Amino acid sequence: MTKPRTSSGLLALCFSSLIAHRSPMHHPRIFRDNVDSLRDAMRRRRKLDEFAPLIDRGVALDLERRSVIQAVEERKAARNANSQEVARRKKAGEPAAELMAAGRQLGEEIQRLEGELAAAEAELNGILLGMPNVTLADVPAGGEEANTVVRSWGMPRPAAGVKPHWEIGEALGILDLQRGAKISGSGFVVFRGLGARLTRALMNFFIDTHVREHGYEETWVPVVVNRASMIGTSQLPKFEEDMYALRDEDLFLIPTAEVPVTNLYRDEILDAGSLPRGFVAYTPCFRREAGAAGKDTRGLLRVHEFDKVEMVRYCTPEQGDEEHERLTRHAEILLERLGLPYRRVLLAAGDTGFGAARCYDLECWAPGVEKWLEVSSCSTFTDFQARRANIRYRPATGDKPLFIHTLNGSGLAFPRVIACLLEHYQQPDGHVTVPEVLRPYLGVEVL
RNA sequence: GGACAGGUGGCCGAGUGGCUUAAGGCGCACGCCUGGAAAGCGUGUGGUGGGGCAACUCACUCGCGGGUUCGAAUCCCGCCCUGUCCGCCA
Repeated sequence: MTKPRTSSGLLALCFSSLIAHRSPMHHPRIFRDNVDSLRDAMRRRRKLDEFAPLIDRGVALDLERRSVIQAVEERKAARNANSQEVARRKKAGEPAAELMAAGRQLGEEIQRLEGELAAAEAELNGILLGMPNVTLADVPAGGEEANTVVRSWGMPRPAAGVKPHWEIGEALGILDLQRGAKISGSGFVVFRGLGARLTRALMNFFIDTHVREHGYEETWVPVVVNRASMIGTSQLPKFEEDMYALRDEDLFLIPTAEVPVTNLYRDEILDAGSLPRGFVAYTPCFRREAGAAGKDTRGLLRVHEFDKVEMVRYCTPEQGDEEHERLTRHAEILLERLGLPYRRVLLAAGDTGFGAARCYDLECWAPGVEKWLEVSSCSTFTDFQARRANIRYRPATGDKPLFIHTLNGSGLAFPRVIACLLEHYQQPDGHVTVPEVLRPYLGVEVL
């Protein structure tokens, strides 16, 4: 049996179980077998300075862990044999006092060694959980400046005479930023009238397209999730300050439907025949945007709560690359149907999200603010999330289970799409033409 | 939130301190039988980690985590989840 080895399969980030439950952890083999490729991966992300000491520490911890495991298991085997003998003697009416004392001694040693083991594994797990995924070979090394536009579609509308979406929206009475701020705070938006109906229209158009034409299973999932789910998709432990959390329980508001949907099959083993498969979900998304104070604060560009339709795909390692392309096309098609000019950007390693191995951003032209707005982010996580969430598949009956690959992409995020629609389809009189595909959903041709 | 009752291997289901290193059944895989199939018979049947790194072997795994004990699926404590009833409620 040949185990598929993608570049991230190498990154044996293997902590799934530490997340919430029982078994100590899987195998930090990365620190045994592929330290060099791990260092190289961090270098490509421009993160080597940060992670080099942790990698060194991980190597030492892995050695320590294994030696303690051997010591513990040796004593456990001895204890098991000892207990068997105690049982035998008692049954035979022979004295067993000294064996019971020996067993007590072994028990104390086991307890001490297990303490050491737990400490080493906790530190090791912490390091592994905090280490980003290894990007794939075709991802350019470097930071944002190395991002690459790989394709584009449509003619960006010239900016001349186009108002920004917040002016259009408020003038049409479909957007109420003032009252959003009043009832919740800045970064919260109220849509009214046709604006509210536009949100509903986008939700239906997006989901209908993915379900009817792209073969996704429609899901409707909780927007409040537990810690294990947040670790599974790698929002935690590293980005806790970006998340909205409930005060009285260890629960979080989701920053994306990726979290509940990807975690659907956490701790399960799937049939190979069920792969690839896709799930789509509409949810609101909640982001504190803690590190983004002051950036893009106007209008709909960056808000704390927004709506999004998300696509999630499961597949085998072999299917990963083609599934990434497929997923990205599913998002692009929506923009083409909406008639919004966009470009696909392959993010450089340093700009690629923590858990992603390759990420395409889809950016839509907004002539009113004269910016390319990120309306979708389509990523493959290779087996990174699957390891954390312990989602596996069995290639064939009798085979050992392997980790699946997970992918996800927005299809699409509403506020920036709405901004682009308002600006791109703006008419001289301030009204906005509704694209054909939305008319059946909206019931009007002009906003 | 309160009171009961439960959580055992892919599924059902025994099992209240040591020949259970989880009985039995179903399912599944392979084999026998058959012209072929069913039935029948036989064999096997998970996951994780450690060592060899192949055969094999050791440890862990009966919701999760602690505790008692030479020894825990079995006893004790805490937590989670499920079911039923009550309360509350969109």
